[in-house]
Amino acid sequence: MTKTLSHPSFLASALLAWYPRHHRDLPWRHTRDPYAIWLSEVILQQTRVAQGLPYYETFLAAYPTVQDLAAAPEAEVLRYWQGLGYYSRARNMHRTAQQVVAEYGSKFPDNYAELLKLRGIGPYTAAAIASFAFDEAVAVLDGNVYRVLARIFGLHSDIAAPSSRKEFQAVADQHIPATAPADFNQAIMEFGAIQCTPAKPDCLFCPLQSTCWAFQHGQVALLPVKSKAKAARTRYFHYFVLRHGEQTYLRERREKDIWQGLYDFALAETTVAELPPAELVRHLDALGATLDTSQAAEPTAAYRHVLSHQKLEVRFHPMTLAKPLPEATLRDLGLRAYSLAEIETLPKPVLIANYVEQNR
DNA sequence: AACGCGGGGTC
DNA sequence: GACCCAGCGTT
Repeated sequence: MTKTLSHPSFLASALLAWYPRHHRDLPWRHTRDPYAIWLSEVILQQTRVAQGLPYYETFLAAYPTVQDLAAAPEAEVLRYWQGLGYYSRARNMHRTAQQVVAEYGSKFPDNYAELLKLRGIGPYTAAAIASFAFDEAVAVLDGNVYRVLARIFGLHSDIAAPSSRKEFQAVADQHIPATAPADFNQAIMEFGAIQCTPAKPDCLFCPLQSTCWAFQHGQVALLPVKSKAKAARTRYFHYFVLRHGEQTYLRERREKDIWQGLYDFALAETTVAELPPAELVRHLDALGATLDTSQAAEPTAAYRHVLSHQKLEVRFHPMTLAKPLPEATLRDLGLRAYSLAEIETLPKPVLIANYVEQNR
């Protein structure tokens, strides 16, 4: 036996032995194409494998290369992303694809430092692409890694605090082997996702049981330490679903708010649940809407739509117009009349997509 | 350093 | 309900 100068990390040894026997067979683990790996990593930011997997397949089929993505219209890219949430991920990918084509000759940067410069690629994604596609020995740090390291080494720093990053990154860097950085990164995340789970981790059959600080000290359920997010605020939305003939009016959301780049209806937001009749009249007046008064305009019951940071209580007011909205309204509010077939192709929040689906 | 940004699954 | 998820950009 050759005696090495530095002993392989007990953590790396255990994870690299565990990984081949337990990992899931996922499509992005069969490619070295940095574009495909990039797509998978962006989809999986804050998103579970089960939710992201079908999007990965569909997106890659629609845009097989970075050139295909760069050449696509943004609304179409967002339409493929519809339902995944955090839509800035898709907008940033689109812009970065165009930058890679224009400034990098369509060839993806091949190292951590250069990847980190790209929009939408932060420390986690840069490390993932650099290791998986180019075998660079830079340790990924995501929610799973935080959890595994906190338990194994008994790290009590608040993982929600940005200042904790350096501490955890240093530990990860200390254990990633230069000989198998990609496998180590895959293994530690997969281990966190399957074995060392947030609730009810499988400690009984854990290969690291004897060396795990949290297990040895009976503190598995107490780690990692994570401060609570602040409570979600409640917002009240009143959508005017204005229809004229076979056309319905929608607009692109351009303001700095949720669902940027997606389409919805004319919107009034209130600070209380109900929209008073006088307010309704005022809004319709501002829209220049001439109603077909033979059509009753009863709002729907409230839809509750829960985001991680907002609770939406939404009512739809379907109305039939006697004549089209004035040009000035369309210009000022960005509204446009669309057929049902066109609406289907627009990127929409899940809430809007569900409403359209149920009312056509 | 704090905040804003989706949606779905699990318990 | 509460919690979590293969984070990032802005302020």
